[in-house]
Amino acid sequence: MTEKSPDPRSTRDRILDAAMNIFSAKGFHDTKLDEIVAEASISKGSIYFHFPNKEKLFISLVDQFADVIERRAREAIEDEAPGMDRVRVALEAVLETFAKYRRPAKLLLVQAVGLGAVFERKRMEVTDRFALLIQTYLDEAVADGSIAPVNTHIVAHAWMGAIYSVVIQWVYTGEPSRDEIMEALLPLLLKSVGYKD
Amino acid sequence: MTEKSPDPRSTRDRILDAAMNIFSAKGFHDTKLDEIVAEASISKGSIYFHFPNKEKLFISLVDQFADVIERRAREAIEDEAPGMDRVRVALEAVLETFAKYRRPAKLLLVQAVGLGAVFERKRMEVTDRFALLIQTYLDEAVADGSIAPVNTHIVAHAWMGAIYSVVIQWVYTGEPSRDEIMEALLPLLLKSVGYKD
DNA sequence: ATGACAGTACTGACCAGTCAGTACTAAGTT
DNA sequence: AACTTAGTACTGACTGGTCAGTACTGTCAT
Repeated sequence: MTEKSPDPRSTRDRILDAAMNIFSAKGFHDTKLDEIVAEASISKGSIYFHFPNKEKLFISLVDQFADVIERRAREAIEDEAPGMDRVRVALEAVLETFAKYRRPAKLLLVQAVGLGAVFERKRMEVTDRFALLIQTYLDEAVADGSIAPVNTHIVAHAWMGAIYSVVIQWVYTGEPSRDEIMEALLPLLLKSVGYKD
Repeated sequence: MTEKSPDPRSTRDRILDAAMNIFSAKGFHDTKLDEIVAEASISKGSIYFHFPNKEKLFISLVDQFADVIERRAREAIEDEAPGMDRVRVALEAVLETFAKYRRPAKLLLVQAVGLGAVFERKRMEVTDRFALLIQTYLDEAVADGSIAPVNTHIVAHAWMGAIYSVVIQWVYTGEPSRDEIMEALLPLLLKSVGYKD
């Protein structure tokens, strides 16, 4: 027997979708569970059947999107040989992913920041995960001579910040466009470590 | 007759100091006004005598520090001729200021993010202010030929993000050190626009 | 008829914000 | 010099709205 409900998605997915919409728009504290209930056309009890509390629901969304980004980056590089080309395609993949998912981007880059101590650990965890990924590929590129030696730890964090900041700007204003970002930001990052494309 | 009170600072300053300490450590929502009351050894009513509400108290602190940063940057460049040297000394001044004021840095870069719509405008305002400052000097540098033409708008935001991200990392972990940041981040940013020092 | 889920009415902890009152200083008034 | 009046700075017990979380009931597949 298939669904009879007008919305064929599972209740859990409906909750996640609605939560993403509202959390990303209004932030964690300004989002009421009753709003998610209304948006998802489910019941409040359902939320507590599928998630232990509001906080864990929010963190599920953060984790979900962080996984998507990392997976896309890893998929993108798997056909590339080690070196600076890997770094370039990974950056492209990450930027594409942010561009494709505007609301999750806002959730991760804006709404997941500045919520007290509980969320700080999660944010650090995600940040470190990405930074380490970048750093690994940069170290490869240094090792095989694609670029000159640099402090890859600092470069990784600086790049992340640069990407975050430009993406946030785009999330809010729609400017600069996806193409402008690709044309300006990518060369900027690559040039910052002395790589000529 | 001099002060008899054990703490000669004005009540308003005591509130601001205590609020800075607690807001920067715990964030806006996890800070209770009663904690600020205890830390500052004043009464709750006093807060409402000097500030209209919790939100405005928080924003006062953000504004205060944003002003300090902008002032230091402007003071630093005033003796420099237009061109890339201005950009360099302004960056140095900003990094020095963040390094000197760790708690305000955390307040501005972490705790002021992701609080609902009311604070978003303020954050955008501060961000745009800094980005425009950077952009202006970059445009000067392009105009006088210190660097090749680039999309200065994107560069400005990317630089800000890079600085923010590295400073946040330093605020949390104490690493990389002030000196490492100066030695690695500054050249990175300058190289990203093709400037050789 | 039983267990897995969905739906809803309700509770109570929490905390920003209030306000009647105190303390002190200073300037007028007789 | 004794008194009123006014203004400013501050106090802290209290209140009332909010909302995450809960207790309970309903439904349906097997």
